Amino acid sequence: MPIALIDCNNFYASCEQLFQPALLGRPVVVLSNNDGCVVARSAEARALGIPMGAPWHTLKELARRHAVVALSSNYALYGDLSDRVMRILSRFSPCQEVYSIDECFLDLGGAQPNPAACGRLIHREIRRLTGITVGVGLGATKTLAKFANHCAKKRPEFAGVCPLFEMPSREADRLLAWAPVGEIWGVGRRLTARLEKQGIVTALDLKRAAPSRIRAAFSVTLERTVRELNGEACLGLMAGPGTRKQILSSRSFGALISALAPLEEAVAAYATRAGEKLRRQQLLAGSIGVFLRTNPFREDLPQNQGSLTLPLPPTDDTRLLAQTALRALRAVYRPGFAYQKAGVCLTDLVPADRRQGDLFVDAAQEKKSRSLMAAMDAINRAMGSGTVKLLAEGNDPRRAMRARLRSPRYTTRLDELPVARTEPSAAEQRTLPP
DNA sequence: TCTGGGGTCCTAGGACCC
DNA sequence: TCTGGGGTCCTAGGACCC
Repeated sequence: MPIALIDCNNFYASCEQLFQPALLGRPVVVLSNNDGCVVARSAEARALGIPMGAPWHTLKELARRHAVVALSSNYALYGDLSDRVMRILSRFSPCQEVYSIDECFLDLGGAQPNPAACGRLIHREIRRLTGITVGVGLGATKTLAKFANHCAKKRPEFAGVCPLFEMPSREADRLLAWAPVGEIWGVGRRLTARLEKQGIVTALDLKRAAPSRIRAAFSVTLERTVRELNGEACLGLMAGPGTRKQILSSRSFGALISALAPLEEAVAAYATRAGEKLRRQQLLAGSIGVFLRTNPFREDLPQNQGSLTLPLPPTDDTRLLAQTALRALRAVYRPGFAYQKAGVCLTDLVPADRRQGDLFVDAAQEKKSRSLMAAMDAINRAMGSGTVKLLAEGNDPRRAMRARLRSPRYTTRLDELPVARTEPSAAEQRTLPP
């Protein structure tokens, strides 16, 4: 009863190359918000040694020498292509957990008589229908499926599909002995260092460690990882999106901000965005937190950070969210610091239809609030986000995100559709998605 | 000049209760 | 000299993920 982990290769970079075939075969990187860090690389960019997460400004020289193409991230495009991929994958199993924008787990037990053949079919069909290449890992548990996916991508003999679950255990152990322990899902940088000190260096070492010892020396989380590596399922598949526990909206500013007034505008804007997310998911927030901090990389400047969480009557009204967020901000703000980032975090979320009744809430007011929010959301959906907004948000251009290198939103905006020339090239015809 | 944004889970320790 | 035992809840911080 294997679990499959399907993961798109170089997803953001692949999406860009799909619509700009001229980028195929070239080093391409996609940058985070504000064009700050590298968050995706084409195979060619990876081959140049550009690390994931590297600050873009430290790579400019290298990029110039090798004609690296840098693009701002285009989440409208990636999100839409992700939806297409996930929809196709859902046809292969009734049990799908969409784990992130570019990967999902499928339970291939039961429904699929031959999971390995199914994995190969998935690999072919996703490429045929979307132009995106995926890696497929098949393992007895989620952790093993993740590991199999890693093998599928890194080891050419698998050609993108690694059926770890049906391999003889000696062969599977050989693969585990080849992989450093840090490649295992759930083992990050810190744990790797601590594990290595105890002589646990490869994934196989971790598999063979005694769960009780791992639990005592580390945590139950890592103990579960050990058990999963031995084929004991500890992590279930979570079909459906699950209920959020927090909603966060934050941004680094385009320039450092010291005065309270522009910070207030930023926080009001973040509260607005958080409120929109909240209503889209039909939730109410029971508390709201605000944090702000200076730039930790600027060792020449005095550092400060603060945060405060305030309770709310469960609400999704942007006006109340913003007012409360501003109260919190004023309590934590300290003059004399150059702030670089602020954010708003909604917690104690409850489903909107399961709210505890409140004797002292004015029902008429609440109805008006709901209508107002629904109208704002409808206008902003139809006419562009920010068409109606709170006066408190202001209009400070320093807050605008840097995204100078964004490609068109080819698939989600009528005015940005890719336009076929009279004679589309064969390459373009091949790569255009359905 | 320039270093992302959005999440989850677990643990330790303090406050508080009887 | 000497200061219990058992429990819950909350928060901050650390670790991880993409």
